[in-house]
Amino acid sequence: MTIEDRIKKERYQKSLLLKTMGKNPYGNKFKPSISISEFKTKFTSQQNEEFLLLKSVYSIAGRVMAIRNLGNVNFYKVQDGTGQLQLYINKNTIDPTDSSKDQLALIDIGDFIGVSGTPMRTKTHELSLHVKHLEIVTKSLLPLPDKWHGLTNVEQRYRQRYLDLIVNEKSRNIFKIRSQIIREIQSFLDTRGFMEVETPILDSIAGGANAKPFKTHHNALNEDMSLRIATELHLKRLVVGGFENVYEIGRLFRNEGVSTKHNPEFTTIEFYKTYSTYKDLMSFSEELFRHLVFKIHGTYQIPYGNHIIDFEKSFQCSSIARLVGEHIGFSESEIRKLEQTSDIELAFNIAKGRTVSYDTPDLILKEYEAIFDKRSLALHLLYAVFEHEIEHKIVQPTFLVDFPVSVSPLARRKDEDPSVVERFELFCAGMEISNAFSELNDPIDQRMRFELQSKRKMMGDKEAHDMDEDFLTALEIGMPPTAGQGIGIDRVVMLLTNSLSIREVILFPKMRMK
RNA sequence: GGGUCGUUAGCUCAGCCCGGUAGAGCAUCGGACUUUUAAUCCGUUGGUCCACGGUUCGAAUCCGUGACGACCCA
Repeated sequence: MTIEDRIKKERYQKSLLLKTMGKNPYGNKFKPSISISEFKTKFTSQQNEEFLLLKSVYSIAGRVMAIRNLGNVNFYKVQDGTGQLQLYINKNTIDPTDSSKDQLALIDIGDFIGVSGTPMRTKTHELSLHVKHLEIVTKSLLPLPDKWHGLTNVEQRYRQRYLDLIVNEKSRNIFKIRSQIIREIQSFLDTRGFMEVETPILDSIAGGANAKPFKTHHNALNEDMSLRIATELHLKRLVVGGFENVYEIGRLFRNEGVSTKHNPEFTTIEFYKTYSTYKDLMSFSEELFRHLVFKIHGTYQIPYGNHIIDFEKSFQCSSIARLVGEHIGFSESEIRKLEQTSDIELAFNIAKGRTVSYDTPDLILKEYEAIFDKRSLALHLLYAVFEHEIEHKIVQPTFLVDFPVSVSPLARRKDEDPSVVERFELFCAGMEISNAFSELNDPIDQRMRFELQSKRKMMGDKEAHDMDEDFLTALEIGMPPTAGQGIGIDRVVMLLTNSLSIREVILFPKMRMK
């Protein structure tokens, strides 16, 4: 018999004993009159003499986290959803007319108990509840993790998140902040005239991004389906339908690798704003991020890893070509030339050896040369360099602009430079936080872009877009000029909670089946 | 996909280099203790040493394969 089995048995015996006393070890009648944090706030400044005058009785419910027995005097730590409170239980002052004293003997760490009594301070001035009545509300059968070290095994923390949440305040806080962040984003957008909507997660065509979808099947309809990889195309349909400012916060699913920055299901917000451009969204995002950072931290400078990230200054903005030029030590005039370049050979030579694998530049040329112009290709090569060597080094909030049309099938081209789209990505703490563009609303151009994607798909690119005829029909009906932005909520939560792994900010991250 | 590290009691960890009865603290259980703060003190229980295979008289320890995880790289 393992120790776990033994403890379970012993505790089960106690629950049987409770039953013979006429008490339900899983009863549901107890009602606390006050939460622990309310209790603490209420009596934060009172001293013992004042408590004597008050003579008020409060009842509190929570999980027993620690027990210190000193003969007749017992100190308990109980925890509810709002905090921890010390209970002072004296066997001589507890009510002898009910079963409190008998139940006291049956309490284990981990049990939920309900108590009532009066506020007091101990010798060391800790606010406590002087318990008169006590009952076991829910019997716990299994022991909690080590009271001092807590639960540090990362794997177990994720697999048994309930244990992590019970014993690690830091984890509880991350998820409280996560909730707060989502609420703040909602209220930020709501007060600016946006409407929150929900669009399908089960999709016949997974579009709106370049990613491998999860496949599933609807039995009754005998239809293959995918889980969505973006909310983009549905939200734009709603703009066509006349909902001018909409947003959706929801789960996306991408059938790709897992890492400290990627979970197969993750949460984004996408919002769409009519009669706006990506430039408008830059200032809009700055405002949104500043608002969020200040609401959570009360300041604009926040720690992340070894860095302090400053959201107060206006965000930097740089073209892909400029960052690459700076990275390889170009002069200002060379950088300006590079920003305007259509020189594939130049870009190829820069990219060679500076991308994820040595033949990436060759592959880019091979796969895109037939379908895109020289300027797009040159910028595409530079973008590959950015992704590999520069992206992870960007610490302070930075807008990246001047994306080639070849990596942006849903974004509007620049009027004065049609190889480039009106798009930005926001980078911070080495992560892509957000992606936004002026939406492509020209149905002819959009059809062409989809056709290019289809070609790529036929060439074996599993992440290429599918043709979405209904979306094209929507654009033919007409979508007003619109800008749209997506923000990775998990990464924002990482940023604002100084979490270095996405699994720290997802309650139940994907773990391999054991 | 590659590399490094890890997996031993419910939890946190020693032990492994150099093979010879499985260890500590917390938790549990029993006892002492009327203001503790990781309470203290005395006693006690508890193990598929991740799995499988190999070497060996003998494997937690050495070797191999696999599973799961962490970190780094791609």
